[in-house]
Amino acid sequence: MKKRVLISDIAKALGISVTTVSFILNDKAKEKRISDALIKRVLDYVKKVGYKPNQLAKSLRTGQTKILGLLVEDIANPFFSNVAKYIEMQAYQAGYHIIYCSMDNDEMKAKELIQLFMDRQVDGFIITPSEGLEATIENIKQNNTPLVLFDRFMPNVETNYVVSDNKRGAYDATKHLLEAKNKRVGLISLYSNQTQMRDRLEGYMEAMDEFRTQSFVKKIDLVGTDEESKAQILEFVVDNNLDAVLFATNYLAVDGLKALKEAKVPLPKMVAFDEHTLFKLHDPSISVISQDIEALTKELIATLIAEIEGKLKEVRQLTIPCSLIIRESSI
Amino acid sequence: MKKRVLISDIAKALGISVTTVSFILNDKAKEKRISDALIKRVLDYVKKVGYKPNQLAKSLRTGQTKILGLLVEDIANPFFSNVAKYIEMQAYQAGYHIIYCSMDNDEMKAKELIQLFMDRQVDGFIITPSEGLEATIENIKQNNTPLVLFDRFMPNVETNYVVSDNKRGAYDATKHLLEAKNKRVGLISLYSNQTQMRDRLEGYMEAMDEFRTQSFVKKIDLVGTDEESKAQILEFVVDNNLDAVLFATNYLAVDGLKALKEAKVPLPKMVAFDEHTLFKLHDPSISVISQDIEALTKELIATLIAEIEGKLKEVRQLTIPCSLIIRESSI
DNA sequence: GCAATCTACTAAATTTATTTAGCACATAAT
DNA sequence: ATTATGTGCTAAATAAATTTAGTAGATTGC
Repeated sequence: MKKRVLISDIAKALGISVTTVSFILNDKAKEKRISDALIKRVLDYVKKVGYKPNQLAKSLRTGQTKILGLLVEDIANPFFSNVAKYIEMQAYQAGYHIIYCSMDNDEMKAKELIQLFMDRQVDGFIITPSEGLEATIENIKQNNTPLVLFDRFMPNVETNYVVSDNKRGAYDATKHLLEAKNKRVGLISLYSNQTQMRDRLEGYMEAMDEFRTQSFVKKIDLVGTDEESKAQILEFVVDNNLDAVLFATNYLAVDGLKALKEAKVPLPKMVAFDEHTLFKLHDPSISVISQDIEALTKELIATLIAEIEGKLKEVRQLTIPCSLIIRESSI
Repeated sequence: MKKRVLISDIAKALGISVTTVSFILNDKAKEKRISDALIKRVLDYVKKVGYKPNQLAKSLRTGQTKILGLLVEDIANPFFSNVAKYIEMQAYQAGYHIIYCSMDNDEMKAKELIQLFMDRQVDGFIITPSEGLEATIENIKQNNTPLVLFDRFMPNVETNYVVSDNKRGAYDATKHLLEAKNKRVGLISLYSNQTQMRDRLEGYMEAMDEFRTQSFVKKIDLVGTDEESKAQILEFVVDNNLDAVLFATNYLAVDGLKALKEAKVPLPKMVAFDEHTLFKLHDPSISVISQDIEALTKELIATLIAEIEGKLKEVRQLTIPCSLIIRESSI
């Protein structure tokens, strides 16, 4: 195991001070009027011995870790794992790394993890906030730690966020189902006050109202088992004799498909929120409201890094359009 | 923004030295014969002011970052995102955090990322090694950085690894297909020398040989497009008039299902490696060889942490059984 | 001719912890 | 009476960088 090269080794080898080497390596050479000859000599030597500054020492001194904390509901959910992939790619481009964790809708765990990440002095947070986290988010703000909310936001906390246009997405999907002459169109959502769920409900309602049609809304318990969820969806669809259903999340749609398949009930027309590998392949293939993960994550990282670098003058709150992808299940 | 409490603030407030506080906080009080009364006084005060040591300073001094580097093929693949979830949970229990990235079968990117993680002084690596990484892995070993390979290993590099019993899994699945009187049973795998692929081929071959049956093996190019992959699978299945197919990965199976669906070719009997949300719901539901992700990740983290803490006396190489889950597609 | 400014650097402080070496006093052993 | 050991703590070194404040000599201004 060969010893790491230190900045002091370089200074000693070239007969100059550590300070000078540091200035040159941190692009302060011009400002400090260091001669071009010396700059070249240092840079060449640094390349030759392959010197890399110790990130820990650098972070301790500057207070910047170049690490971002990613807290999502569940990293195993295909939507979030896709997000995680793109976020990592975008962050890497900008010289940042990601530490992540799943919060599993567990308020205590979420609080603890945010605190742990703060103790680790992450440069910024990317969070899909679950309910009850207002105070914790407020705490991050108080601490002046840069922060972007994602997928949903908190109306009572003024923060950056990047979300999809859920209302428009739900409106378009519902309208699409109504225009196809479906009479009884239901919405299956969650008992959740999160903004994305409220917006999806609003979009559904707006389309239903426009068509002067009775609405059917069933909410499912977030904390219930898959079996409970399936039973409730089945009952809702069958008892109301629905022609079409809009599912507010991909896993609700998956539960619905399972329940209807097991009960051998013919599938109503349907559209689901968020892609899922299953949907393209299912028979019939499932229409979806697809979020533009690449655009979302790009804006997300750009916003976060702008705030970290102090280039963000005011709170940035972005809404990215989503697109309705029509497949067999809705025609 | 209130100022962080430092260890020196505590020492000052209690009129003792920083050293003493450090000893007490790092469980060296007994060894250093510090009086019980003082221990209590310090601990109480620390709790009262909510002091948390600065991780960066601690890491700089001790050389331990309590961060593990996770490098997988593709974090968006449901198998790996599930792995990522369990790994994070297990690591969190042990006081570690995870930084991750996807290597996307890109040798250059992988090397660069491993170097970056080394520069960040991660305490250990969890890697699903792609081909051409022998030298890099060897380099990690030279550096004495703890390391566990996962999902596949490198026969020419003596390292810890935790993998599934791929050979047995493939053998069981193939035997199952043969016992169901399928005559022409094919294997669709990848052009890859990775051990998991070789073992799956071996398991298939062993069962085929046992039944004295001709084998049909098609390998797909790792770097090809989805469309190429689909075309080749379709051709292989149709031209050979196969009764049954074993797919060596979940995404090959997904490609196969897409290809056959689009071509309106009736589905042969099939089994796929690795779970996928799609498989339970597909019509027919797809039989799989399921890897025990919880057991794999548990052993993985236990091994890595044992090595980090110097408790591992010799290389640990584990093979975890997988289980054949029979669904509609194979009966 | 002397102060002011510029040039090209450097010594020392700083960041926040852990760890080594050792001090001063008390008691026990020879 | 002297040496050895134990007790309870601390000063200073250390980890590896960045940053502040400043210096010695050269040049310019009036």
